[in-house]
Amino acid sequence: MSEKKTFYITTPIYYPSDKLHIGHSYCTVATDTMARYKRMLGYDVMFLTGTDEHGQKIQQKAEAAGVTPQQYVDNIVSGIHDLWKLMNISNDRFIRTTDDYHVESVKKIFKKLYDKGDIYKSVYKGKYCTPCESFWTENQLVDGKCPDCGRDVIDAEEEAYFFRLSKYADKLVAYYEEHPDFLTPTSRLNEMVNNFIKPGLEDLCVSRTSFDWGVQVDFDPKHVVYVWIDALSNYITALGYENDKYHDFDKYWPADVHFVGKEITRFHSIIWPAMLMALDLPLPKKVYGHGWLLIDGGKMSKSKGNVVDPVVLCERYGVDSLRYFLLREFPFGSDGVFTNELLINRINSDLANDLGNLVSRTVSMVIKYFGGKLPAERRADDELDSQLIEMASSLRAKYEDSMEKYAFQNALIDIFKVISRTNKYIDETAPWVLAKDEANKDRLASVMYNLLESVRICTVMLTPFMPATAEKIFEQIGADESVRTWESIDKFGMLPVDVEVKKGETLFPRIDAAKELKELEEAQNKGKEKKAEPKQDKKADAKKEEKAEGVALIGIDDFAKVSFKVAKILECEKVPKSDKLLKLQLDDGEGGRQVVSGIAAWYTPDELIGKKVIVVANLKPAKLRGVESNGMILAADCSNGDVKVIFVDDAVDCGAQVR
RNA sequence: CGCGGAGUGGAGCAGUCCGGUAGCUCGUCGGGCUCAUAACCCGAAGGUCGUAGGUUCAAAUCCUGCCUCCGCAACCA
Repeated sequence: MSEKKTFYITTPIYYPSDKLHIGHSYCTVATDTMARYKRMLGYDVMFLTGTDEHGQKIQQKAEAAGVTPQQYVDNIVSGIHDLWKLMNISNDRFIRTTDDYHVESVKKIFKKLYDKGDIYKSVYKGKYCTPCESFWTENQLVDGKCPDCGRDVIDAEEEAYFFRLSKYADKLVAYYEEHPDFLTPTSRLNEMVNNFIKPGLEDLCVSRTSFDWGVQVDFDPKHVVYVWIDALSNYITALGYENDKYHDFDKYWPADVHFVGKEITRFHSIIWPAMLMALDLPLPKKVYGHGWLLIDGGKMSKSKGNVVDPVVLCERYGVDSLRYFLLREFPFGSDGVFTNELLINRINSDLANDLGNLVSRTVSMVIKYFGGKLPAERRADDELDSQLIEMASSLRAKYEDSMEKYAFQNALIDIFKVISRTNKYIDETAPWVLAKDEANKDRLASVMYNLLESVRICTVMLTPFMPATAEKIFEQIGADESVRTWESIDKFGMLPVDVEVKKGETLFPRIDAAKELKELEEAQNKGKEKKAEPKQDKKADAKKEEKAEGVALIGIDDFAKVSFKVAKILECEKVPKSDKLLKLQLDDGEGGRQVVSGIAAWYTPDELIGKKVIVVANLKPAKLRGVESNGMILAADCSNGDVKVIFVDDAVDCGAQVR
């Protein structure tokens, strides 16, 4: 019994402050596909995903929802489990940073680094803004003042633990030089070095005292471990590093690849390696920073209301269609623009027209001409057959080459070239003509066999991408387990001579694009309305989520703390060197005030002068672009992205209280 | 000079590292076929590869300047 080669691959652990969106699905599907591919090749694969559940934001979200942080994350995480089940994700483990064993390990890791001297207690010497109750580093200050409110900051100290990141700067650079493939795409490595290492690495603050939803530092209980050490170490604690839950750290570490989004490549290419160096552990072989899915050319975000829900798409078009689309449409290292139209077109042209239809017509012909089972008699025609056979036979090497480079898109393109070639082969050989003459039965059987073989070879390579569909195709073309393997596609002609096919369901029904796009749009709009006015008949946990997503309920006392007043705009001008800011002089009935508002993109000064608006009168003063602002003008975010100021009837006096 | 990405037929992209006939998908138009999911196959139209220079026998590709768009950051109180 020889030891199998191992392959350890991870997704980031996602932050369960909200439901996951298509971007998370993208990364996870890519990871899943790679894991399945490696398993097919015979590797002993460890595929890890999970959730990063601590931190202030979750604590706040939970408070807003009126539940404990643990209850809050439990609810979201159960949704994540459902999503991965739906999407056929084959992860071997799922780690939650709230799992006992992880917490235990993190404490030990923290202590270990502390004992070694790589974590030290110090003070956050820096600048403190008393009104904002916030610490700032020298670099964060704007003109030497608080970046939040623009007021003076004072030198202040807060106790915190620091990780000696600076100590590892040179070692990191040396490592990158020795391992040019460590971070892919390489453009991101340049970015890291130029932006973070060259200007000088600062030691990293790795504990907090301002919130307590996190792993407690056991030798100094008022501190909790901050995200870096807690979250990044999941990759080793999940293997049993410093805990007894698992025992395969030696087997799988170092990881073969961490798939991460480009926004967190920095943590994975600088902080994580430095941490591992400090722990005297080997570094992961590769970090792959994949691109983002952009919506309407911009980033997906809740406030834009353009978040794409993978569940809706799976339900409508099928999991495999979505999986295929994600990896076929977008080059893995770059950003891509996601649209419903693109999705539908891709499904129709590749999956329905080319692949699905090919399987369907092939199986139908075998049934029609041979009653479903091929006879043994054959007659080859080299001139017609050789090109197809050659293409199908050489596909595996090309595919492997692409897959090893994580070029999912290219792997799929090559498969579909063969699928197209196979469709063409049907035209060239015209089986319906052969079928008219009994003397051509042997030739016809050869043609059918070649079609089935070609489909089989493509399907094996599609299995990691579309596992459920591949299964269905194998059923239809009569491929048993022995001819679904990686080894079995090394050679053309592995199906049994008397292979028997079986008519099956339509694999990918064609989508009526025009109709579907309209319905999707309506569904999306409905989603928006739902948000504004939650439906009554929702299930209990869904309700909880709805509540969590929105703004927390407040009492009338809280509301009373805010002072809204009517004010008239007397003067208005653009703030110099700013894109978005207008400086407004208001008559608020009590001597006037100056307010800066970020509405320059939507209003010219002339449009505003003389109008009456509602202003938040007791907001802390702030400086924006160096200009003082005393209050805030109420305006509405429209669904199309516009901003409309709320104007008030001219009959209302300036200074009138609004409540 | 804040950091980075991108500009290629109507749309979306590949090709750019390692210069040499500009490629793919969709769409449009014409033809073929009838086994198949109105699917499949063939053909055609359509691009001076953002712009101005430079290097070269030869530039989408290398170098320089400029323009435009998009992320992030700064300015969304």
